[in-house]
Amino acid sequence: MPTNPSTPDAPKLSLYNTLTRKIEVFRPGDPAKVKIYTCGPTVYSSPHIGNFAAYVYWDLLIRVLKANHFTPYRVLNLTDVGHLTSDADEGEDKLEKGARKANKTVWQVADFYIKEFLRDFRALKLTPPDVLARATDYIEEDQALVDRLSARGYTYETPDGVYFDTSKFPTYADFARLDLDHLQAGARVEFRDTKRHASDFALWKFIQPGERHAMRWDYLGRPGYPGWHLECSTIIHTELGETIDIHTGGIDHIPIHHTNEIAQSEAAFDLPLSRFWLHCNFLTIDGAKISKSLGNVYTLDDLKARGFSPLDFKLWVLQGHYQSERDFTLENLTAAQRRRLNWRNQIALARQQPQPEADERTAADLADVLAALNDNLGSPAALAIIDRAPTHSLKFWQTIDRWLGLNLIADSPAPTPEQQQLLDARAAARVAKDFAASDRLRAELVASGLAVLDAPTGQIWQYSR
RNA sequence: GGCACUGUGGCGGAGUGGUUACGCAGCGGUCUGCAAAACCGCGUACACCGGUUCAAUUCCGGUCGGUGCCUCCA
Repeated sequence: MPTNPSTPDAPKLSLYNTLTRKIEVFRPGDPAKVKIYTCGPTVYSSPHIGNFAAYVYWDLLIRVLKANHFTPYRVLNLTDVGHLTSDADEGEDKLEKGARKANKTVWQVADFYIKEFLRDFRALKLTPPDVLARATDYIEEDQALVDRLSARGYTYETPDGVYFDTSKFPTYADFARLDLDHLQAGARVEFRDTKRHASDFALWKFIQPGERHAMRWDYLGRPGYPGWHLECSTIIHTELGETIDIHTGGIDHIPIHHTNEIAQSEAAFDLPLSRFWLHCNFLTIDGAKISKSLGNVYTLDDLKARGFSPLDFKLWVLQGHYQSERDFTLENLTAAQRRRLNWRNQIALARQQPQPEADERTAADLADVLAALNDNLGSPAALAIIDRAPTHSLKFWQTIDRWLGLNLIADSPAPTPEQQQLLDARAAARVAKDFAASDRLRAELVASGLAVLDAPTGQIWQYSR
């Protein structure tokens, strides 16, 4: 292992693997190209903070992999086709519905929300994926994968579409530990009454006569569109190959989506789809599930309008563990905002102190932080270690920024020339015991974003917001 | 109904068979022209009922509560 003073040795990275339900030491196929796939958003409406919490956790994963000298290679997909809303919509998918409401084409709707998603993604300083894959760019590959599965005898055709026959894949129930005999018949049974088994799922859907569906491709001599599980398998095989290292997603994906992905991919290629499966838990807001009908949906813009930085939210997310259910409230976000300001003020202090050349304590503190992160991405423990030590060096914070992506250094600049003038004037006024002028200048500084305090050694500046 | 997770101080949130993280908020003190920051100190939490144990918040059993999934969802 290479010795690098800024990334000290620490216990090996261990992760909870849903596949085995155990915490395992992480070993990729190739440390120089750790293949990662993340199920991305369906781009039919504005993403909310619950969606972004997941991407914050996976950003932490990427950063911790790098801290451990791995080189991640990550694919994130954008689902721009093929999600049904409900029975009531009779086959109309979310994009179609959104387009009809906005009086736009489905393609315009998808483009609009992709832009919004990427804007928020950047605002959270999330590491950009190496490949951003739009589902509709992989239709030919989708069809090829269905062909392959059909040739291997895993499919059957109905008037409704091409289905995967889960009874032909004996390990279907293993991943989610499903009890197939007791699966409650879903509300859509009537809609899918041509299915042979309750757990069978559509690989490809045919568009029925009279059905509205602007996105359509010809396949098997009829217009249709891909089933919504198919794209992930297709994109993984096209961009990453047969066995990837880490597949990430929300906990809700275990029983259906990821189960079906595994069935499709492993039936087609006879190789494990992924070595590790990581699942993050859900957010509730004010104690309840995030839902538009409850009116408790926040977007990043909503938080900004209330005076919070997206990075305050990011720190709030990191205060909890990715496998824990979290309850979001504005009060809790305020606590995180406070903590982030306190950290920035540590940087302010460090900027006003001589920085040590060789700093053994920085190295020791960083080793502790990395050890906490390597223990199944233990960000709450890592944060506690950061808080516990007294004032840290700038070098410490630079590394923390690299590991957590909180933009602390950049958001903690030295005073501007104008601010420095005010600081000098106030120091002079105070020496002259002109307290009226001193207090007036202090108020001006606070308005400009700097707080001033008088330590025994002299005047010190901090951030007021 | 099935499956899973969960119940820790004012609010969050770690963790542990005996020494009671951490953040935010609160109170007292030192310091200060006033403040602020910093430092020191305080509040003595682990749903309930049993059991195991010298000792349980931590293990076991039960009770009650909360949440999620089973249908698109991070």
